[in-house]
Amino acid sequence: MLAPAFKALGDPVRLQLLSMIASAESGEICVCDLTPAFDLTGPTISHHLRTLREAGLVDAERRGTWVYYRARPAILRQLAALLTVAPAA
Amino acid sequence: MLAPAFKALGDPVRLQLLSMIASAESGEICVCDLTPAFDLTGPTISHHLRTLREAGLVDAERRGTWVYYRARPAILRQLAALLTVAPAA
DNA sequence: GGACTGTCTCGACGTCTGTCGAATCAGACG
DNA sequence: CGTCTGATTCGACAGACGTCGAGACAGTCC
Repeated sequence: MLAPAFKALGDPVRLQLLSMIASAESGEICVCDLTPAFDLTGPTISHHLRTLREAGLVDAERRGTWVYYRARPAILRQLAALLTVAPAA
Repeated sequence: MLAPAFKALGDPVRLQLLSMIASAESGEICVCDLTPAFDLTGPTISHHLRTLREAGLVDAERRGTWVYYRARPAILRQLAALLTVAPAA
C-alpha cells in the first residue's frame, strides 16, 4: 500500500522534483519553474508529475495559465515512520 | 544517489522482506524463514534480496548451510531524514 | 474571435523489471 | 567421496517504465 509511493520516489528525476516541490518557500511551485531544471522535455516532466500525483505524494492546482504543485506532508511522514524501525531495540 | 534505495523499496515483496528483516528479534533472519512467507519461488525471493543488498539496504552473511540477512540502519535513517522535509517551515 | 503560451494526453519505441524453471554453487552428513 | 538440502545464478519471457514527438486542451491577451 505504501510500496507505490516508494516506487514513485525510485526515479532520480521524481526524487528531485519532490525535493523541489517540498522545499518551495511558498509551499508550492509552478511547473514552469520545474521543467527548466531538467534536461528533459515538457511531456516527460508532466508524466513524472502525474506519477507523483497518482502516488499521493503531491497535489496539483491550476490557477490561470499555470499549474502549481505542493507536497502532501502526511504521506511523507508515513513513509519516514516506516523507515524508522526499531531505533534502539 | 538515494533514488536506487527508494526504488528497491518500490516493490511490495521487497518492502515486506525489509520489514521482516528489520523487525527480526535477533537483528537477523534466515532466508529459509523469509521464503515461505511469500507465494513465490526461491529464485525470485533470492533475486529480491539481491536487489535489497545492491541498494545497500541489507547485509547478508552465510553461516554454514544458511544465509542470514540484517538491515543497515544508517541508510534507513538517511532515507527517513530525506522524507522529513520542512516540518513546519 | 484569433493567436499565443503553458500544460497535459496519446502513441510509439527501446530498455528495464518481476517471475519462473533449470542448472549451479556451498556446506553438512553419512 | 556421494548425496542431500539450502541458496544463488543463468536464460527466457511477458509486462511495465522512461523518454520523445505530435497533437489536444486551458487561459490570457490583443
